[in-house]
Amino acid sequence: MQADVPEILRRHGIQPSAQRLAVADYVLRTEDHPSAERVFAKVSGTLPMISRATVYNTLNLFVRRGILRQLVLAEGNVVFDPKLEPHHHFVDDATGEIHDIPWDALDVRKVEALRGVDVREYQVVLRGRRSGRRHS
Amino acid sequence: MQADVPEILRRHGIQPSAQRLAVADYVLRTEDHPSAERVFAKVSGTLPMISRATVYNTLNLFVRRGILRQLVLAEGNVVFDPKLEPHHHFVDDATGEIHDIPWDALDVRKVEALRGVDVREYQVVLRGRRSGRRHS
DNA sequence: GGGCCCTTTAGACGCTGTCTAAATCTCGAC
DNA sequence: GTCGAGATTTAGACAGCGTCTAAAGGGCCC
Repeated sequence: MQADVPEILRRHGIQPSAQRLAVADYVLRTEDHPSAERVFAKVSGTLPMISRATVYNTLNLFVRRGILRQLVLAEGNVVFDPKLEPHHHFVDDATGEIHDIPWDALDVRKVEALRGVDVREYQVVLRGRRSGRRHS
Repeated sequence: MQADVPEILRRHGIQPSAQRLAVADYVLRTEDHPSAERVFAKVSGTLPMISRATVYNTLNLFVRRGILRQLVLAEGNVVFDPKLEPHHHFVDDATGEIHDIPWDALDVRKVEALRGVDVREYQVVLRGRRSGRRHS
């Protein structure tokens, strides 16, 4: 469960509005990695008059305020991820679907030893096919 | 140094043409990670009549034939990489520039242990700032 | 030269995302 | 409750990147 959505917005200095709540209700709860167009389509279902510009502005605002992350993993596919903790991503070659890989499922070493760079964040991006077995 | 470019194309079943050679000459030799538009701009310098469609078609052809890789690391920025060996990438937050990180500079473990996925390839994507010191 | 197929071209088109100017809403001050 | 300033939303125009299309061009074998 999560703190209620209006409270989350206020805590991040975002004035709640019907439109922002509708966007937040979808995008903060989904397990998917939706594109802006997908968010627009979904939110239009509950708030038919909302405009594309508002959805884009709202998503960008959420990213700036740090309640959403933006991922660019595949061509022409900017996608939003409400899961803020570090984790890795697996991209299904066949469908383009993005699946989360828990941080501890992989072990990345020597990042601190890199010279010449000051790493703010990193993740492993894996590509391939899903097999029958479940994620570890 | 590399085998001569017409030979590389033929070896990959690509009929050489003036346009394809001009694109290959630039994109297979560069150390950068150029976008299609950048390739178009560069090649237009030596072959002014070349059309955008040809550059895009040629780059896509090279990717399909496996002499180039396509990277999507940052928003609105599909980029091509002639370096085929596995390596990681560092994205400079300030400039958006992409720098290669040698495969052995990092150590990623437990990829084989992942359940439910059949990994074809993976890489670490790092983001941050460049610091004074050089890459290791 | 003639014919065939591959390649290239210019421009139209489509999609994603941003911008603009006007309309609407919110909320505190009165 | 009313007012007004500032924030928010809206529709549509616009911009950039990439693809598609139909026609033109080129290479090569007969």
